[in-house]
Amino acid sequence: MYLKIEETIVKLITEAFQKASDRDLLPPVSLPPIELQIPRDNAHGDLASNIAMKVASQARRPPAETAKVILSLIEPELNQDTEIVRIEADPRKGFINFTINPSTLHEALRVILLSPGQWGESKAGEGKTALLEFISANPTGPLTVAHGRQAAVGDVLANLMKKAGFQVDREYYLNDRGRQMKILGSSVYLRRRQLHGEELDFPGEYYQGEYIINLARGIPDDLPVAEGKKFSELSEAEAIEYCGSYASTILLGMIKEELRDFGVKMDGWVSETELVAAGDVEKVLGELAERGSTYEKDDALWFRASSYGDEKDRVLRKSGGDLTYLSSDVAYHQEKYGRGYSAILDFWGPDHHGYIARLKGSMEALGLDPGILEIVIVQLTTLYEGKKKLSMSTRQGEFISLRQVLDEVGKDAARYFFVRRRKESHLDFDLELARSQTNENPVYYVQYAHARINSIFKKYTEKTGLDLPEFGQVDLAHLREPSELEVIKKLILFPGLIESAALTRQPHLLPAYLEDLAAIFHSYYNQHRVIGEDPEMTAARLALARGVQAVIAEGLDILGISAPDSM
RNA sequence: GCGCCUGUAGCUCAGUUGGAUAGAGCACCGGAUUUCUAAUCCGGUGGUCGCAGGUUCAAGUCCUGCCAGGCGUACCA
Repeated sequence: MYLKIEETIVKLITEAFQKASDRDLLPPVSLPPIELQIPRDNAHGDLASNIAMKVASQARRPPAETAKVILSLIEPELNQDTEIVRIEADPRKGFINFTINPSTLHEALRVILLSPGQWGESKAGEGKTALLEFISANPTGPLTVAHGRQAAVGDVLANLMKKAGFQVDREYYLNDRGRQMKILGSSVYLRRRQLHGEELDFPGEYYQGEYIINLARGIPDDLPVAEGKKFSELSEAEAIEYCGSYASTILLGMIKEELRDFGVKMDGWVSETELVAAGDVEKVLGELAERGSTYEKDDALWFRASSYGDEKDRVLRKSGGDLTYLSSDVAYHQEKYGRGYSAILDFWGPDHHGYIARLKGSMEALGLDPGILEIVIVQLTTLYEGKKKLSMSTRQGEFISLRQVLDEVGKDAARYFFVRRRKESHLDFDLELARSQTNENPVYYVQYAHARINSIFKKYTEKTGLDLPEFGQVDLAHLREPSELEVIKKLILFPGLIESAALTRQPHLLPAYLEDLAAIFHSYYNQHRVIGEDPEMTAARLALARGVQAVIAEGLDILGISAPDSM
């Protein structure tokens, strides 16, 4: 809807410049692309153009003067039936300001009312596919708060991209082999022996958390393991391996349960073990070698990462023969490329940023377009309880898990707080605030607007004994109050906001928008009564409220948060 | 040392492709409910946009240098 108005304005301006030069009012100019902006101060109209400043030197006169000429050529064409009803020229800087016809706004609102829940959809990503890989935590312990934020950012971005027309898949990469898994097995094994009364040192590099002891408790001596053998009959090496796979299976189950409670649904799970077993890793190492991107040094196999923008070369196969994490990651990402996605997004913590160059470099070395692979770095979260900073030392094993946060504040508040700030910003997450049912809590502020509107509807049907009107058929022309038009203008911005949040990978724009919209509505609510004497006016205002409710519901749905009917 | 991120009100943070007088919430002060939910609203106090240059008609936004904080700089992931 906004786009159509913008086209109209661009056309009016372009024609005006043509006329101006035809009539010798201005010298001929070659117009740069005409950009429209929404003025911060609504005394400046609904849309503004800075074109007079852009062409100042070409037109050889001050911007304000050019603006005046353009104004005089456009103004006569405006009337109550055009999309634009008013145009002004700013005498100081030279902006040209346009005011939209209320009937244009009413028609936009009607579109929302006719297909609620779909207003935010756009075609920006039409025909494009995207794969978002996030969390991908080793199944060696509970998910952390850092994973929680990555999950929320990744999941919401996936929803946003879907709204913007992309076909989206979510995936979890399971790093279920290698060194970390060995350490997990050993940690559980050692704890188990300690439980059996042995006095043993527990090395610092082992997993320290309490959960390891609980896992160890779950393995009795007579537990039947492979081929009729009992656990107590295994050799030490077999026992450690068994402990590892036993623990990771349980931990993976916990992770899956946690994701479900957090409202994240993965479309795929890719196992590193299976990737290696299928020979994908050896195959990609062969390809890199063929392309001359690897070499042997000190008994290890190296990738020439420094030829692709990394600061140094990287090891693919250690001198002992073990593969590094990088090799399977290269294979995995090559496999992702093979699936033909237009965009491949990985969500990582800031501690992995040094890894970007080598991974993108490896794709380039394989002849793939590194531009398709986007690494999204999501900054860390510090938990607070009011003013008190909570300890999150992983080494001590006393970090706060995502599970604890979920139990404390619930899914809605947790997701909301995780995406509320720019992903580049370090996040301070105050549990006390997220838990509080007060006006300080922005989640409730937005949800309350939704519930409040529902309450108006309920009141209306109770009071009048009538059903709600057919919103798409209501005469909206009664909505003429500035605050009513303000609400509609905000609703109109929604699809563009979704599109921009999706394309710039900035999910935090959505909560900010919803808080704005809720504020505009709460203010309107306190200023005007929806249910009044005049049935037509009441119907129009109910329709306006319905429009707000539909957009808030759609926005909350994208955030993966409930839209309560009452609070 | 080098690389990435950050630096905006007392606190937590927004700030669109560079645009008009830098915004919000919290905190603090003062108000609003015989009527649709006060988890709301209205008003007020509060700023060298880290510092210094540069580009531009116009810089919180772009460029350069510096300062401060976080993270990284493994044959760990």
